[in-house]
Amino acid sequence: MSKKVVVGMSGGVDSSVAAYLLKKQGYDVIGVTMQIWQEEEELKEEAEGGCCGLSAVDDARRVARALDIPYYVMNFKDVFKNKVMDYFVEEYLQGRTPNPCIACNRFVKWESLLTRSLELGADYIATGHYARIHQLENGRYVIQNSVTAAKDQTYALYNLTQEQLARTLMPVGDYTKEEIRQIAKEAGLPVAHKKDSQEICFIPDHDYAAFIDKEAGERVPGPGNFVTKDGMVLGEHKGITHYTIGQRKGLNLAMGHPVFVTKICPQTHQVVIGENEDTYTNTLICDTLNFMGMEDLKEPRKVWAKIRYSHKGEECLLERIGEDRIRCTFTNPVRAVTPGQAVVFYEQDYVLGGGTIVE
RNA sequence: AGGGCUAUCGCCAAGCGGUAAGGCACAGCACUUUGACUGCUGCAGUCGCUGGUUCGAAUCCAGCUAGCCCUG
Repeated sequence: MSKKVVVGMSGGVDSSVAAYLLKKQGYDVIGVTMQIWQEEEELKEEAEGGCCGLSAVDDARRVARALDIPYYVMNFKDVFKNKVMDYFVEEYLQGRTPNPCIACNRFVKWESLLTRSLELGADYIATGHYARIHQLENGRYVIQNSVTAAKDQTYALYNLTQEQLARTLMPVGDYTKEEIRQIAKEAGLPVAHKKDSQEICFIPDHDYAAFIDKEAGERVPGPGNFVTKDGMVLGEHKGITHYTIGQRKGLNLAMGHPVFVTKICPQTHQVVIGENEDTYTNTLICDTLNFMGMEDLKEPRKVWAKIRYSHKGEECLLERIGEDRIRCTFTNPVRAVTPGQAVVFYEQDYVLGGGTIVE
């Protein structure tokens, strides 16, 4: 009997091709679309605009039909609300800058979908990510760069567990984006030209500050002062949830030259402003660690690290400084180390592990 | 209300008789499975006001107004 795999289908090209490839490889494929934040009605609304646009569910269903595989819509709204949306809001209230995609991957796309899929009798889940899963000689499973570095999505996947990785397939990681589109076209999948998704999915208008206001209401910190590192007041700001480290735009500060946010102080509601040079540092500390390629960090170790999605990466030395705490010392200064963001460690082209930046 | 100085885009600021630089801010677009950064594009029909001189004025002259400084 062939292995059963549940493919998370967004209706886009990548996950559609993933399903197609697995089916071709002989798997018993089931298509699933995760309902995460939209209402049923909204899910039905056009996703591409215009009267004849197709929704994610319609697209995914069409593909499933074309591939002749079973298809279901699963409701993950509760877990998405708890683990992604609430987390997102709480982090901002604390003056940090969260990365919701990482939380979504770990807790929704993997934890929840995998659990539900195993209950259905599946052996694996699969997604359309541009990354590969590889088992090292030491037995550890790692996320490895897609063959196309241009579309690398490993950073957002650093937080997956060994158990999750052992039961995950990422067939799209063996191809480039162009090849995937080509395959979709040749296979006659009805989604070959959809635009890539982007932005925070549950805040379609990009106004994340307004979203936080709506969700947190009274708890949102009010206006405070922009200050220099010496404490000189430069003006008033709209509240710390509107800013992040390294930010330039939206400060409304005409200093004659560009200035940037260098620090956010939740206690005093102050947002510290400085020069571009002031945004660079050599060290950071992270916690909430997840180990992937390495089982643990006993000795200091030199690795490659990324401090944000699409960061080119920088060489750094890892040192354990606590039970769940690592200090990274970079060979060259990195710009805008931001609490709340993830730092991901690499060796060669695979993920060793990572953590959440605390300072 | 004696004298002096200054008034150019939201902020700073070029301009010195020939038909409004630039920086910052701001906006839009691009980039992007997060927030940012970055890049590109746009952004004064007008130079405090009213007159005058001139072929031609933000640039010269007069008056007015406002702000700053000094002296009272």
